[in-house]
Amino acid sequence: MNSAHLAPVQAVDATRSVPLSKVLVDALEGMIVAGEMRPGERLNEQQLAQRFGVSRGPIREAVRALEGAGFVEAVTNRGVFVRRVTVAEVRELYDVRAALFGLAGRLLAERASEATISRLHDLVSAMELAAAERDFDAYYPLNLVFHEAIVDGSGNATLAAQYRAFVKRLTLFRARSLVQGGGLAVSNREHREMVAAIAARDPVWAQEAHWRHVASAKDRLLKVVRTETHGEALG
Amino acid sequence: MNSAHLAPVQAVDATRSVPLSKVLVDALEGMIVAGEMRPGERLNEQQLAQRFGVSRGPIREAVRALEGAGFVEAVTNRGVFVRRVTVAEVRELYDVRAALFGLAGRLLAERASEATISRLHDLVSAMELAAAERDFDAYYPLNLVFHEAIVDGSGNATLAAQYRAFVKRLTLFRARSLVQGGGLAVSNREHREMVAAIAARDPVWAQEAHWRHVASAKDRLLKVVRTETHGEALG
DNA sequence: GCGTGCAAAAATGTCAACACTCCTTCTGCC
DNA sequence: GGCAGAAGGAGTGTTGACATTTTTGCACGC
Repeated sequence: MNSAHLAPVQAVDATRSVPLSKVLVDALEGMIVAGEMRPGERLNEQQLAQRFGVSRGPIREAVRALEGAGFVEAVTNRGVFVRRVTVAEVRELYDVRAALFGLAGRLLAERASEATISRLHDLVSAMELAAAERDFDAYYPLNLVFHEAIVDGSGNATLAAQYRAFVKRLTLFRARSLVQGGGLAVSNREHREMVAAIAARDPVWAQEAHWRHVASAKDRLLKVVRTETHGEALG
Repeated sequence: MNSAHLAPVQAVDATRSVPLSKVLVDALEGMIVAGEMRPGERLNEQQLAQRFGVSRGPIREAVRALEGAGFVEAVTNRGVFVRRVTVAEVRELYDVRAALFGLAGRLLAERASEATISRLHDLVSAMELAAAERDFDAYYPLNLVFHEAIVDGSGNATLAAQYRAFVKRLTLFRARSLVQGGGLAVSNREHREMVAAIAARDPVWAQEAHWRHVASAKDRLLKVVRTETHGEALG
């Protein structure tokens, strides 16, 4: 990485009872997701160790965890690099995400409580209001909460964890800013249908609606990317 | 772990160019999947280091990777333990696996080559023959190859990797031996339908057929487990 | 006999140093 | 002037040792 965009030696909290490697996983993941370290950039163990005020051991352990999560790629004797996510991989990630989100919708339709359904209703209404007023700053966090409520409400912790992992991996795609803000009206129509399917206790309809919601987000993103880059791979 | 079922100091291949931590990930994962280390058992770093003839550093790195993959669980200052997979988690894993496999079927129906379809046909025929003769030793590897061909043929490497990870995680469930060998005739009827849906180029049908195949395997396993254990959690 | 508390042993968390590999750069030769 | 090869530096791979925490075993007291 460039030492240019690095704060001047900010030691990580030395609070014991939580190992440094765990703290470092969050710290490094945060740096990557926030774009502080860009795709293709190398993670210099010595620099990172000095920056966080630790030795290389915990850094290496944290990096192994990040490797398994798909955030970085290790090359023997060369170092670890922030993964480059190509357009092809974005398509793959969205497809898997669609399948997972579809499952969440299906499970939710089978076992959602009335309170959950009413909460989802409220969130969609709030989002519609924000969208009508073009208030993106209000819309975005609501959208996030809405999706979190769905995967958490599915009652399948494994699914929720996997879904979150894939969403995070998608943030590695540098063109991610292109998609947000687009198609708010379309999104909300889809949100309405999703909640309707859940409220109707129709698992198949719910799965299909949730699946399509992600698929249409994929289509919107790919369409923008294609017109801007003519299909070439970018990281 | 008990030193009882450990071979007397078997050093890991010292071939460089591939880091010890990578080799150890495979070695440890193999030990866990093979049941050499049982759920709940602790992975003693010093013992493992001595056993493989390496220091604790690479062992710890490998363990971090296994933790992310869901094979072990680390407790601060206490050690890492082979994960216990409860019946509830098995249900979760199967549901996610069903979603992933359904996606594989859908993608395959959209883009499978004629050669792939004909290969799947042949595999199903071979499995039917093996099932008719009650030849489990022949059936099992064919079944494995069949499922591998489907996830690989989907053209989605991310999906294939995730699917394999979930299958491996399911092997942590100690009652796994209960399911195999059961319902061969049912399985083959499902296999036939899956291939038929792919050959018909019907993504929705294929997805549904592939989904149901996993769901029915889940039901068979849970039914056996429930009658044997009356629903209590087991690792 | 049983529970409490202390001490020793074991195991994990972390660090600093060494070994080897890869890349850069400089030098010498054609 | 350009290219091949060697020397140097930078960085990863690995190790052994130290510090702290947890566990275990035992003695003591109730």
